Amino acid sequence: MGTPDIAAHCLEALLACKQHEVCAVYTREDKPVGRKQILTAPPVKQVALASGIPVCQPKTLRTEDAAETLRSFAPDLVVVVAYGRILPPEVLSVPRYGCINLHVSLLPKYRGAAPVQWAVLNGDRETGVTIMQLDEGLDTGDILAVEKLAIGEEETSGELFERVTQTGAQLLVKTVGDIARGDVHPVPQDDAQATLAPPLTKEMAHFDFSAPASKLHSLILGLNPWPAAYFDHAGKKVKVLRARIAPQSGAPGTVLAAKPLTVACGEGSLILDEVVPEGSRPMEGSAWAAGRRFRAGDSVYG
RNA sequence: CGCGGAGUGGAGCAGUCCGGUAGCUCGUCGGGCUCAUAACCCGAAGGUCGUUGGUUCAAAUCCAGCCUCCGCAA
Repeated sequence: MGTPDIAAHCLEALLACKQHEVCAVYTREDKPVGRKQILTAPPVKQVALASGIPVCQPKTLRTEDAAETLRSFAPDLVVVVAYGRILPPEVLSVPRYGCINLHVSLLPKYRGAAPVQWAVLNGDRETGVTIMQLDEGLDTGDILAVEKLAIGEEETSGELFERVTQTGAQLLVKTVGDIARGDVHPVPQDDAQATLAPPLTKEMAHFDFSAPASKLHSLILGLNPWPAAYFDHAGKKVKVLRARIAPQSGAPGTVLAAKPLTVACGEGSLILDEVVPEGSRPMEGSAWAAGRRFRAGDSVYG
C-alpha cells in the first residue's frame, strides 16, 4: 500500500528481488494534476499495472467491505509506504505477519507526514530510514530495522528524499526477507523522545531577511522543492531555491553585492544562488540581480 | 474553456500604451592599470525582437491565430 514515487520505488525493489509474491497493490484514487488538471494515476499504480498486479483504490479502508476485499487476497504481510492513511484495526489484523511501514526518519523523531523536510528545516546533520510494525497510532509501532544517513551541508529536501528513497527501498527488501525467515527483533519506541513532523504549508514559505542567515539557509533548503521559500520584491514573490551562508553583515534586506547576489540578514548574510521570480523561470541569483540592476546598498525588497 | 505573467545578442531585463536606425545591467573577447585581483579604466564582437499571417510608406511596437515557459488556484 502506497502512493507517491517512494512507494513506487519500493514496489519495484520488491518485485526485482523476486523473493516475494505481490498479490495486490493498494493506492489512493487518481487525481487531477498540473495546470491542465489531467487525471493522473499515482506512481505506484503505474508500476503495478506495468507488472500486471491487481490495483485497489478504495475511498476508505474503514468499511467491512474493504476488510473483506483485503482478506480475499490472503496476504502474509502488508507493506505500507506513504499511503497517506492510518490503517484501522480490522486491516492491521488481516495479514499473518501484520503490517509494516517504511518511515523516512529515525523514529521516534519526526513522526508524521514530512519527516525529511523537517530534518532539513531544523538543520539536522543526520537522518535515516526506519522499518516498523504498524499499530493504530501515527508512526508509533515497534521498530524492526533502522539505517542512518548523513545530511549534506547544502542538501535540499528534494535531494535528500531521493537518497532516502534508495536506502529505504533496500532496507525494506532486506527486512521483508528477515520477516519471512522469522529473523526480526521488534524494539518499542521511546515515546518520550517523540517529535512530530506535520505537513508543510505555504504559510511557512514566506520570509524576510530579519532572521539569522543560518535559519533562513535551513528554511530555504528544507522547503525546496516544495513549497519553496520566498520573499517579497516590488509586490511580487521571489522564490529562493538555493542559498549559501556568507560572513558579511549589514542592515537586513540590504544587497551587499550583486555578483554573487549577497543579501544581509539578521545575523550574517546569504548568497542567493538560485531564485525564481514570479512569472519567470529558475535563474542564478546574480542573473536576477543583473536584470534588476542591483548595486551594493540597494534593498532587495524593491 | 479556472485566474494571471512571460518569450528582445550568451544570461537577466528595458523599450510595446503614443509604430520611424536595438537600449541597460552582467557575461565573453582584446587592451590598460596594479605586487595582485572576482576590483577599476578603455575598446570590440554578438540580435531574422517565439512563430504564422494581416494592417501600414514603415511593425519588437497595432490586429488575428499558433507554439513554448512560468506564477496562482486545485
